[in-house]
Amino acid sequence: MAKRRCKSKPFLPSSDQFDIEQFPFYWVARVNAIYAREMDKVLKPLDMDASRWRVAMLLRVHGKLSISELTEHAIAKMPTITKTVYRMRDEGLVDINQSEEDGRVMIVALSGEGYNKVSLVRERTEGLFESAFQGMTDAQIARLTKLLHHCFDNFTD
Amino acid sequence: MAKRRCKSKPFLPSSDQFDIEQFPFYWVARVNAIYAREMDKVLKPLDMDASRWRVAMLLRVHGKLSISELTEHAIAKMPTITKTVYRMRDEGLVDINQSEEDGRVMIVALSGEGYNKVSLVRERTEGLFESAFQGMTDAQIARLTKLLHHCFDNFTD
DNA sequence: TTTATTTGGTTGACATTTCAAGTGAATATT
DNA sequence: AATATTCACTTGAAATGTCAACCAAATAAA
Repeated sequence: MAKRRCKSKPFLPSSDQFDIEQFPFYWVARVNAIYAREMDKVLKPLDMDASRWRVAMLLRVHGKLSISELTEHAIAKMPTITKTVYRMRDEGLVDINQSEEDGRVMIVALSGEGYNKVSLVRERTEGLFESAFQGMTDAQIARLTKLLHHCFDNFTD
Repeated sequence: MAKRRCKSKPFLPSSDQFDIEQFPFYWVARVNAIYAREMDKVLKPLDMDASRWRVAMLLRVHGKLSISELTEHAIAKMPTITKTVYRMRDEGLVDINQSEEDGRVMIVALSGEGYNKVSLVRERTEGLFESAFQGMTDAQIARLTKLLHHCFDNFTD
């Protein structure tokens, strides 16, 4: 059998057999976009949007976070988070306080209202996830997470 | 053995054992964001950005596309695509012509310059993908794609 | 201690996205 | 044929994101 001159990697954009349908990041972008679109439908009637929701969810999970911690978790730019967070404060969703240990850092936390809003969003999105994972076993979902996690780490290490 | 009252689904936000680290969409968003960030580093020196690149790549793969076809492929809003595409025309990356069959539709195609730009971006991003898939077998990459694809279909069907 | 550097955050100008409203071409209805 | 509806797209205003420049607190260096 002849030795193949060029490895067949249709998932690599530089390959001459490149097939975008087999390119993981194409699907990451598409799944992310369509997920965001569906979330938005739920969020908008609650006076929320994707940016606010990401911040709120992170605060719900981690408790208090500084602006730069939020920036890291959300993989966003600092000015974006700063502005989102102050918007959310003006809307009563979060409280912002200067750290006592370090005068530079601003600590953000969910307000009571913000906390309730998160609960509300959770309720209203329950069905969305039911259908999003239709036909996938728990093991497959776990595998998906694991593969994405791995891929993410490849960017950060 | 006692029957469990509530199934343990830590990947569902509504579950009381919810763990964001096991939530696929959290990782989809993170991978997408960090991928976009890395792409941007390559794109910016070439006077490109993520939006232009998405359009260019879709045109490269599909040939001519109408504005609304681009909108579907990119999972974007029509005004976004319209504006991006006219910006790209002003920059000489694409040509835009009215369809002859249907006077409403505008057909977009890569220009020669646009085509060259795509090739250039491909070259410069080669290394990025090498590292992005480090430690993953071809089978794992294919599985990742398949799982994302499945998940995507759950939103559209 | 003074000075320089780094870190965390903010701001304003500018680019982009989004929504809502509008245009005109094609299609369906009467 | 006249009218209404849908479709494909465009546009202007408002919201958001991004870059670059900036400030002030903390840390390091001299």
